[in-house]
Amino acid sequence: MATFAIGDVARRTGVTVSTIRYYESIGLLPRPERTASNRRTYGEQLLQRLSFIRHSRELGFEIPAIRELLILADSPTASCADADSIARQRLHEIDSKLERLQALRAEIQGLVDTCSRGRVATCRVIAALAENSADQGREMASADERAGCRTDRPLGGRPNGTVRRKAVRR
Amino acid sequence: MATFAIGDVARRTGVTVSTIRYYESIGLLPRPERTASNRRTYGEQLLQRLSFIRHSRELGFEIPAIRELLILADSPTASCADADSIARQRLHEIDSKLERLQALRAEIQGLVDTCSRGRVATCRVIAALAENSADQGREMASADERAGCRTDRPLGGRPNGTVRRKAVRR
DNA sequence: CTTGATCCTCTAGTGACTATAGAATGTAGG
DNA sequence: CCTACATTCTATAGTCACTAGAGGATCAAG
Repeated sequence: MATFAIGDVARRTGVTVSTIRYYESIGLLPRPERTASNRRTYGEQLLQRLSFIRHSRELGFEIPAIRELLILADSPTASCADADSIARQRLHEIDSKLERLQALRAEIQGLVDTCSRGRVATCRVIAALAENSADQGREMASADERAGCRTDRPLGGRPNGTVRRKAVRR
Repeated sequence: MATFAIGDVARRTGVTVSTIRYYESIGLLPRPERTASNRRTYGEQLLQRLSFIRHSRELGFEIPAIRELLILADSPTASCADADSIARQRLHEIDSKLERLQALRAEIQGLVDTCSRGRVATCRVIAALAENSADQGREMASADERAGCRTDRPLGGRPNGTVRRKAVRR
């Protein structure tokens, strides 16, 4: 039975070292054994748990949901129905997300199609973005929220550019 | 020509008062006129600009992209090609997002379908989440990032629950 | 024995907001 | 006119899920 340093685990799972430590800090991963010099050592079991977490994140599960799943996974006598219902719920979220995205796609495609490449004054891309928001806007901002339609970042996303200016202009 | 208080604007556009002020603070909205008592007053034009921003956010544009679009929109003599290319780029992102989501959907659907509602020990939902991550994991975490495949929250999302404990357990 | 990679902890930063405190101002009813 | 309540103001801190960096210790290879 091999043991791994945190860097090995990172390479093997595709999760960064920082993220592994972060997961440990929020209690999603147990605190691992340490070497005499205080370095973390992981066994096969933790590799699996981390894979579980990573895969779940990839599938769009949020940390609280993963926490639930892990608790279930840790208690093999529990019913599977709970895990199933969590997955089902996620499925609904995905469907609603897909719908929104598809509508969105159609809309942008339409914009691009009709763009005449002329001046902005007549550009449909900008015109279409300016209109048709106020009409259905009224209450929708939080309707999304109510529908549980949360989108999430895909894992390790951070574009890294665009430094923030503190406003001030104009 | 009517003018609106910030609350009216919020109601009319579906953007919260806080968010409007936030947009102003990052320079996405211009600083509006103020009343004698220092309250913001907005005109029709700002309503439009905010609708533009909100609709763009709904379509998944990130703030830097919207900033670009707004600059274009503000200079009607500029070429439309830039706006078009921004929209096109976004289209690619959407397509990749759609693909991922569809794959994801299929995967979760598979899990749910085969769940036998027995004990967790034999539950496929948990088993499937544990496996099949380490194999394709190796480098993929940042591959997503390279593909420019950023997902984003839908507007005003914040689930508000689950208080953070500072780890410590186990 | 040095060099460079890896590891440690801790703190602060990211994007796009949201929430709260504490104060001032506006509006309606009595 | 007074009171009550709503709205607004600024400023600061918190959210999620991480990521980045400082400043130091330890490891493995040459």
